[in-house]
Amino acid sequence: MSTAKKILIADDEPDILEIIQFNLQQEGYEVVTAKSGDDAIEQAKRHLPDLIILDVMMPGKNGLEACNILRNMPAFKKTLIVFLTAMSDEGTQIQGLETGADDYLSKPIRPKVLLSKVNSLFRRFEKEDSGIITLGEIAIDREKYLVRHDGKDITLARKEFELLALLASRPGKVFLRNEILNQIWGTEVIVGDRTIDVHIRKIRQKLDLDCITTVKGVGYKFEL
Amino acid sequence: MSTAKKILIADDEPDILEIIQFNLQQEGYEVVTAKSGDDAIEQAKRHLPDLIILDVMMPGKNGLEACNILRNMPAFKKTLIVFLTAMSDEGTQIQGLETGADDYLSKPIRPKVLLSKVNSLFRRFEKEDSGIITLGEIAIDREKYLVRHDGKDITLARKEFELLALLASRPGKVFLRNEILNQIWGTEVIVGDRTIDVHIRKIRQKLDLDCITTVKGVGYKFEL
DNA sequence: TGCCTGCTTAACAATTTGATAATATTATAA
DNA sequence: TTATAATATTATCAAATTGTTAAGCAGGCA
Repeated sequence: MSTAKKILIADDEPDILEIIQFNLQQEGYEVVTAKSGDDAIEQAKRHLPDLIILDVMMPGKNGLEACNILRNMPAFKKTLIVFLTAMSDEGTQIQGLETGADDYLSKPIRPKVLLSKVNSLFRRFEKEDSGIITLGEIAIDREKYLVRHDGKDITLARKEFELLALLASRPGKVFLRNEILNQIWGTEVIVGDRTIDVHIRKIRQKLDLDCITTVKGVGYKFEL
Repeated sequence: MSTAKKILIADDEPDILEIIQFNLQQEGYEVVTAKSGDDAIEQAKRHLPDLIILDVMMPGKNGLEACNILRNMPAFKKTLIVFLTAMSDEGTQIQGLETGADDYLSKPIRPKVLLSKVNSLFRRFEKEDSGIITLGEIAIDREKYLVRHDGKDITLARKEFELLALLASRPGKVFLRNEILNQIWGTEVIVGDRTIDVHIRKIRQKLDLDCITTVKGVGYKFEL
């Protein structure tokens, strides 16, 4: 199932590239890298990523320039673009906003911060897309905190609901356990692995439909 | 969620114009811009926006003047108008209120603040829009602060009424506790969590109909 | 002033939820 | 096939959340 979100990272420092790549891959993202602004544009055109992380200072074209160019291409009008910057000065940030960045990450990078930011960016984006997810006989209504199945309204507890909503937000995609933990519990709270299982079980029980598939050694996915 | 809301922004600084425009467009709003007070009036007449954001200091006519002129035109009697101002002095704000502004935004602008303010403005507007809500055997009359249920008139205290009206303004939608606090008490007043419960209880008591459902860990919703 | 009403809070009860431990079961690789 | 790791299931308990009641306080009004 290659419904995984694709992320392009552009930075001229191989070390940073590798750290970010590793962490994002652990989380289940597909990662493409670039070593310069020009390279980033090249890779973006080829892979059409869902999110582009641009270092501001790079040889050749810098991040701001690359962003500008990308934003002027129809294909990247709505792509998430995030800057990676050591400078925390307002000037750069305003420049970034003008060119249409969606957020900032400041160096030095803390993997957990990076992950939670990336996750929340995607979440925010998806949330705004549509309030109700409908899949076959199941409808998940975020606003009403309700799941309808077969005409019946099913009430799930908060964690259960969030978990189901997460899985259903990308049907078919396998969510790694880490990914689930980060999205639902956040990076700060630490809970055991069995906890996820138990919640999954409760969901399966309440919806008597078998819509959550276990991928052993990997995670869970929502499927009709 | 059907048709995109139209927003007119008037500011003489292109940078600010662009930042706001970008962020609002990301949020799904349709955006029109103007570079002066006169331009704003011009664009307003042409596009009939749902919300007008006016910088107070602009060449030609300033924001206050523009607002005054607009408010005297029947088409803009009920349009939301917000001022953008670097000045936080009382004088300007009072002037603004006299000319009929609905709210203020102060520079420098933080995109997130802008967005949440704009969103909440529209929410408030929608809420106040409808005079009488009728749902099944319940009728809620905003003007008379009256609730009719089963032919009987029920008098609720102000807070009780506002709370019920808020919940009923979007039947089924779960209102988070924070949302309720913001809408009814505003962002400045701080009251304890039990306060909401107590009001909810009184409403449930007075209307002996069971129409408010608790969604534990989330909030409350109105349901028949 | 003194009474009434509405709003908020404190205190405690009742309820629900979420996490974990313990155990059973299943899938997978050797 | 068996050993092993991963997941499912179940029961239990602590923590979080809400319900309820009563009391205090402020403002309006006769």
